[in-house]
Amino acid sequence: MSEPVIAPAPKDFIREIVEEHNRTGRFGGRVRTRFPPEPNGYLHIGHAKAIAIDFGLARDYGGDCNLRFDDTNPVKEETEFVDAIMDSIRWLGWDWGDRLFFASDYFQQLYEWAQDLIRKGKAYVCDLSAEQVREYRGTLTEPGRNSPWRDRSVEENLDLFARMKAGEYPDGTRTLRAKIDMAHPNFNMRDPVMYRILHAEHHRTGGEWCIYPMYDWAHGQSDSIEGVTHSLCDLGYEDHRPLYEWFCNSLGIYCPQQIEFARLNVTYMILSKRHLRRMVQDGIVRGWDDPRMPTLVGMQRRGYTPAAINDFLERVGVSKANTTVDIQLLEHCVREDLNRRAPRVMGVLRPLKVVITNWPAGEVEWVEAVNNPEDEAMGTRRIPFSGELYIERDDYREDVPKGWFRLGPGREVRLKHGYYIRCDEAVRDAQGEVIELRCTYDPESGGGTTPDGRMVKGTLHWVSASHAIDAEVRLYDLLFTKADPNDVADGEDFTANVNAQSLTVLAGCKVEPGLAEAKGGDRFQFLRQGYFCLDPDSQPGLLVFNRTVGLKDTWAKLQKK
RNA sequence: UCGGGGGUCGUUCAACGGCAGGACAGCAGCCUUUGGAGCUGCGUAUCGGGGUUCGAAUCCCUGCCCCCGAGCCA
Repeated sequence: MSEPVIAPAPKDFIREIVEEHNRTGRFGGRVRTRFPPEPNGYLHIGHAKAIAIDFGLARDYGGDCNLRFDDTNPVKEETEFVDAIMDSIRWLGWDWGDRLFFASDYFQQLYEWAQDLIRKGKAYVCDLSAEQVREYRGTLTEPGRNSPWRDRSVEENLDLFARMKAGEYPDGTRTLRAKIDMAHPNFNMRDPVMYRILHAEHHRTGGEWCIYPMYDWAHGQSDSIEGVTHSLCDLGYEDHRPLYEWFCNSLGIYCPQQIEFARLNVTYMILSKRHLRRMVQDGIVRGWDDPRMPTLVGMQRRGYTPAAINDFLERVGVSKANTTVDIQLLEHCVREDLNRRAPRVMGVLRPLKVVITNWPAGEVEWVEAVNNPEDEAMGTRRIPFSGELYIERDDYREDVPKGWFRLGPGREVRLKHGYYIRCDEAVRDAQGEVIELRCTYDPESGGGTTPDGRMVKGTLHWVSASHAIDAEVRLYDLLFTKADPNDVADGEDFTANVNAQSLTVLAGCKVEPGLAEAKGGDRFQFLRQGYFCLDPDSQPGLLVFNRTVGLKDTWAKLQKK
């Protein structure tokens, strides 16, 4: 697979099963998986887990993984989503080669197979309304009743089914159903609907069809056609496995092995396409790629890397237990990755001017600064030091509490990569607000120390006033819900539980001149403040602050509430 | 109530009849030319009750708890 290189995943229960199959020769040692998204939204980190499992398994066992869009419900699906999904999978580092498929490619085959089932007396056209079907289905404890249309002749069924396809009937008036067992304890086996009538434009087949296959009637057969060996899906499909197998076996076609695993849940994170779509539709966020969104495109804009996400997924592991992972694990992975690879730069969010009174007038010294103290290979950069600088407003206090090592009246600090400065005087405006600090520097403190071995405990970041570029910094908090994401209900209550408003724009920030040459999407670590990402879609100088990753204790505080 | 699936530190994943371990979180300390980093240290977790066994998280019986399932969604 393409970079980043992802190490083989540790053994999990799925791999045990695959190895057992390899030992017994069930699939002749072959492994073929598939990732089958419905193109009705953007991918989020929950999908990334399925992707890592599907593609990772194939890679580690010398097989391959197909990308197949499960596009059997035209009213929800769009080409925009198809493209976005492919982009996100590639971004994560996976490659499906030339094995791109669509369930809609199989509509004709599925139709013919349905006719086979009718001829075998295993499917029938049912005239019951949706409501009636529900009534006939029975309940958890009571068996269902047979549809009055269950025993039509093969000829009549074939004829009616052909007319359904021909568009002779309105939506919802008839269905094709599998004839299984209305008393089966598993609802999926109580004569499930195979086709519904839907006069709708499909994003790929247009108006060619007016009957569309249901998930159960399409999925297993699609897997079978593609020669999939292991069809991995989430726990929600456990009850569907008997039907999956019933269809393949009734058709007499090759039957893959369906294996279910637990989907990913993360504390505070909304991982439901239905809810995320609503966030977008209602304008609560700016789009699927809003940095607050838990979508992969959103995380990409936040500055999360594929490597960090894949690392997270690997640490989460795979099991059948229904669990919720602490969001702090994700953020640890992102922080660890970014700390290693993000170049450091300096910038001040709320500038306070510093004038160095003994600095030679008009002189500029270009000092050398390491880009990443943990990785020499990242090199150095030259940054301008001059007689007028900006420091962080928070780095100066009149009342210096115990343990305060930063600037205060008469205090001396080190400027990162620069010199020691001592604060001589604070200039105030009419309101008494400090607007400027007048300081003196020690010319002998260039290397960060002085010949007399004087110790300063504080080190501040800064930028040269005349060289700094203006930046707008946007502070985003990850979209989160205070409620258990699984309890988030539909309706008004939902948005009330979401912190979607947490976008803060800080104008007038000053950053190092070198940032102007950076490309959108580049990640930086601002000293002390955390991680920033140049917004790929905006003008240079616009920075997205990855607040939850930069501020480690955000979630910890939340948890204490 | 019927069917399916789960139950191991706070969280998550291991251990597959042989000393219950890792990661994250947390706590304590150290360190630092800012890194919310790093280093060091800290652990009474096998749902309960029986049974088999020299030995059980693991096998058997039994009870309890949790999740999913009654779309012409996927």
